[in-house]
Amino acid sequence: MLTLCIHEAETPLAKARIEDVAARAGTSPVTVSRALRSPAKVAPETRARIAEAIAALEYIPNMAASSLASRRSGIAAMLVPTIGNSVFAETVRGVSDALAGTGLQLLIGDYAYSDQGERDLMRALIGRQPEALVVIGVIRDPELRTLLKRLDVPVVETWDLTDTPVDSVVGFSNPGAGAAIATHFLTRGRRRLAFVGGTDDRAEARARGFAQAARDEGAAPPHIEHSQGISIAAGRGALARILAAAPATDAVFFATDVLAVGGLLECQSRGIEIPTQLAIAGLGDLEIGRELTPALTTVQIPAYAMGHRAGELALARRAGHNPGPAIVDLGFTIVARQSS
Amino acid sequence: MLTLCIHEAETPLAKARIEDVAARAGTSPVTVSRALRSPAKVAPETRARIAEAIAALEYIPNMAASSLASRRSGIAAMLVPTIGNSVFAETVRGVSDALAGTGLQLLIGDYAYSDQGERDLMRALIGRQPEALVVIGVIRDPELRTLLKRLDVPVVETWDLTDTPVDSVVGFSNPGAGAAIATHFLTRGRRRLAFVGGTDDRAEARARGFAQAARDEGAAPPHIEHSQGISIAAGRGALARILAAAPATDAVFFATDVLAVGGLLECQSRGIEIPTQLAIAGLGDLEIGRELTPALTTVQIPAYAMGHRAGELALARRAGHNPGPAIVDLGFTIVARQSS
DNA sequence: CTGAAAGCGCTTACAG
DNA sequence: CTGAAAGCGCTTACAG
Repeated sequence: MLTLCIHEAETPLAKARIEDVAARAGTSPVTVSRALRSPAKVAPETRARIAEAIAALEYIPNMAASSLASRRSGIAAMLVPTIGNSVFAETVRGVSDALAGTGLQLLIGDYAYSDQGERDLMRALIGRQPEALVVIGVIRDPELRTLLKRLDVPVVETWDLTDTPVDSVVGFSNPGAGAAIATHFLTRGRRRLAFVGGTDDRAEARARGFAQAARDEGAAPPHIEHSQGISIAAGRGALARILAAAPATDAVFFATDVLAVGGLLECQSRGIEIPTQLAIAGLGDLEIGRELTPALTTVQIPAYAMGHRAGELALARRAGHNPGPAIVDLGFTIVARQSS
Repeated sequence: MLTLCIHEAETPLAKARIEDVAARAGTSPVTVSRALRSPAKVAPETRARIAEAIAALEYIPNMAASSLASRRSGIAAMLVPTIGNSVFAETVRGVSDALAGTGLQLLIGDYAYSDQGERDLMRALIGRQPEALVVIGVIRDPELRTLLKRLDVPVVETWDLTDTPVDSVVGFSNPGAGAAIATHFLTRGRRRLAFVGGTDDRAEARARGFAQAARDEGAAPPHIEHSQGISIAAGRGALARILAAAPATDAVFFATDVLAVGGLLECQSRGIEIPTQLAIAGLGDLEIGRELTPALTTVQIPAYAMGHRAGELALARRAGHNPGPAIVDLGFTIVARQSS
């Protein structure tokens, strides 16, 4: 004997549309839409039937249609040079927290520190009609700048300062941080300074401030060494090159803590005493710098706060409280520890 | 005398639509759309006029409209527990590289290790009609599982293995990694094992494998210590608690290198000799673990490769080459260094 | 409190 | 190679 079992599908087979929900709830699409966006305007019983239908059909609104009709995408976009850097992750977290409860979905795009990638990513994101845009760093590309200015998107630049933001900027002074570390070194009797950093704008700004302060205080121009990427190994390599090219160096500022940790470890490998023979400082206040011995002197920057404030500014502009462009300097703090 | 200057606006004031481009190029919207999506089907001269108009008007297609009409969102979505962890960043990079040149935009959502956050984020992302979905970890939530199965989105789970993926999974065996480290310790004569990890599924799977292997090889059940979050400080704290609760411990496996680094540093602070008094191992092969002295024994996992392969699988399914669900085990490697 | 009509800005057949 | 028509799934006025 053969038993044939025919199962009724328990779950719907295709994606439910607002029309399907309306049909099941015995009402119209407009009312379903209202129940979702302004429930107070819908009668409780109707609302209940709609809720039942939504649950039964596992209805998820199509946001493409919603965006198109409402001209609100529900998206906030964030551009980061790399999500592989945990300090940027703090800024992302700040933005994310600021956006919580606003109904905006944060979309993160990583352009891998490439100028072309930044342009492409920005255009791709703009096509999604974001309601807010937060970027790490200042946007220099003139075309991108005019494009963004023309659109009515709130744009907040971070991690740096500029007199001419596209819209608003919330950051700290990178040259200022460099200068502060130079002064820190010089005050402690160091005279032969060196700088290690990558080639991005912010690292270069730190180098500039560092060199300027050295000049202002009558010290020799610092030796500038470019790192091959941002890694502990790159920091080690840069330190080795400095010792070869400028053996009299008595203090090194690394544009980032990751590099500085490499410098520190390279000194330990070579038996160079820190800070007696060589002083070292970094930037970012990474946990590992605090935990190593000797602990790393660093520039503490408001990574989380920049993101949070940037998110708030973008939201304020979006809400129409247009307070005009803002330039917010959140400052930085020199944390002197054992390495200097 | 008063001079009045009236400037003609050089750039368009509002967002250009496809219709505006068509008007300026003296053609129709359909043709502009075609020039953008399949240029070969448009006459070269027409194409040139359209290109001019697009540039002049700074036209960026509205992707909400495009998605709605074409039923292709151009979005690939990725869910990560936190972008603050640089090993996950490697997986993101793998996915991103696999997607390059496909026209898919990778959107990353961070749910901060919260179950509720994961559900909400997933629903929000699904509303965007992604054409591919890559998640870190295996999806356990039954509702989410049935929802995803019903939709026709390619879903790839990563960083773990399961016999019942929603769709495909590409990962490595977390219990296997735990077991391999237990064996590594036992082979080297260690007898009193301990484990430190967070409370996420993968850490628990590693603990399970670790304990099972200890049992299988006749050793005492390992002491299990939960860390308070994932940080160097948390690793230090956990090690301190182990020393208090199970002072005879001679080998500790930390679910993550960050924790293991904390353990290592705590031993150094306390003058505990590694590996003679205590052996330590981690997982993830973070750069800092390689660079410290003693260098950290670790489980190297294919973070980048998992992402890349997951991206490829999702793309293959999307292209219709439906090879059925795949379970891809990319394995892991024990890297024995000085700490064990 | 509810619904019919129009439209958001594109793309997909289809016809020429 | 090009275009007119219809429609994607929602929301926004507007009317009742």
